[in-house]
Amino acid sequence: MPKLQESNLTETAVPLDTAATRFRAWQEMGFDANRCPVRNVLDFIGDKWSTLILMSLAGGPRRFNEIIRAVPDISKRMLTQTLRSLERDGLVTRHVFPTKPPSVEYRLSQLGRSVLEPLDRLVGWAETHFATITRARQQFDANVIDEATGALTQK
Amino acid sequence: MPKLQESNLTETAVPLDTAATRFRAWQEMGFDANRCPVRNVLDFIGDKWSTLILMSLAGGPRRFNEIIRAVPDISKRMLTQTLRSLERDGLVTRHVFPTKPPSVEYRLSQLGRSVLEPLDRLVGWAETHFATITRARQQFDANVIDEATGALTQK
DNA sequence: CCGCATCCCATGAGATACTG
DNA sequence: CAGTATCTCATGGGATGCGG
Repeated sequence: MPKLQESNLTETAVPLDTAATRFRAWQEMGFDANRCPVRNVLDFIGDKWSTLILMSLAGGPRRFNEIIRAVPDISKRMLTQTLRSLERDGLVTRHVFPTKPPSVEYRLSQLGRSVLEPLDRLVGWAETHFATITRARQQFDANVIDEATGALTQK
Repeated sequence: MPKLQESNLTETAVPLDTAATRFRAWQEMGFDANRCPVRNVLDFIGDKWSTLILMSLAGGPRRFNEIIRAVPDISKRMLTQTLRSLERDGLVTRHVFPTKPPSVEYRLSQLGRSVLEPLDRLVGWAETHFATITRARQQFDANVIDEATGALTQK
């Protein structure tokens, strides 16, 4: 296999190339899972709630039950858990006010605010291509069914 | 609660604000899960392998076993599954060559290439703040332990 | 009001063995 | 080579009830 050319890029494929370069860099580092940012840092996007919570906190500090009401269907258990993990990563800070009954406020840290920019781009991409992807899925599923029934009728 | 001001932004808080605005827009739509792009489209970031596969395909078309070798620890089962789901979403296309034995090539679609830009930004963020987050985690865990032992010794 | 503990189920994902 | 099939186990996450 010929070596990939790292320079000589005249196309508009820059993000494509930086992604590819990044990937190869990890490969050459032996892909140590402990050092792979994708695996170690991007977990919170994966889980069901973190992104929504971060976005709701983008509007300003929120109290526990405010977030409960803002984020649909989240349970207290999962909200607690997710907030803890965001706090652990330093994206969210927790402030307890000794009122009666006590109230707790969550807000984005500097780091948490900094992730909103790339995150929002991705969410923007998702919104932009939402319809396209939905159609792609429907078409794919229809084909799968067609092939299956086609195989059946051929029997 | 006073209405948030959507204009009148002199700070550098633009992404923060667009995220907040987007979030409120979803809220006002009743947060129909079927219409929430975060929940419906961003799943593939969540799963363990999609991001890595997309990044490896950023370097050009790859065959099944090439990806197996490129992505560490992925099993054939999970690679098949993940590729199917990426294909279903229209991010990846599959090309079968009737050689002997048959070979199959995967490549990014136009849509797949388009997601690489926002995705790469996020990955870049992850790389940039990897060390910070790692430290935040260690400190958080240390505090948790301190508090626990502190509580114990106080008894 | 905020959060923890427990129980329980659905899904994710590895290991292994088998096919066109 | 490029998958499928099956088994199995770990994790995610909902429901509920208690406690400060």
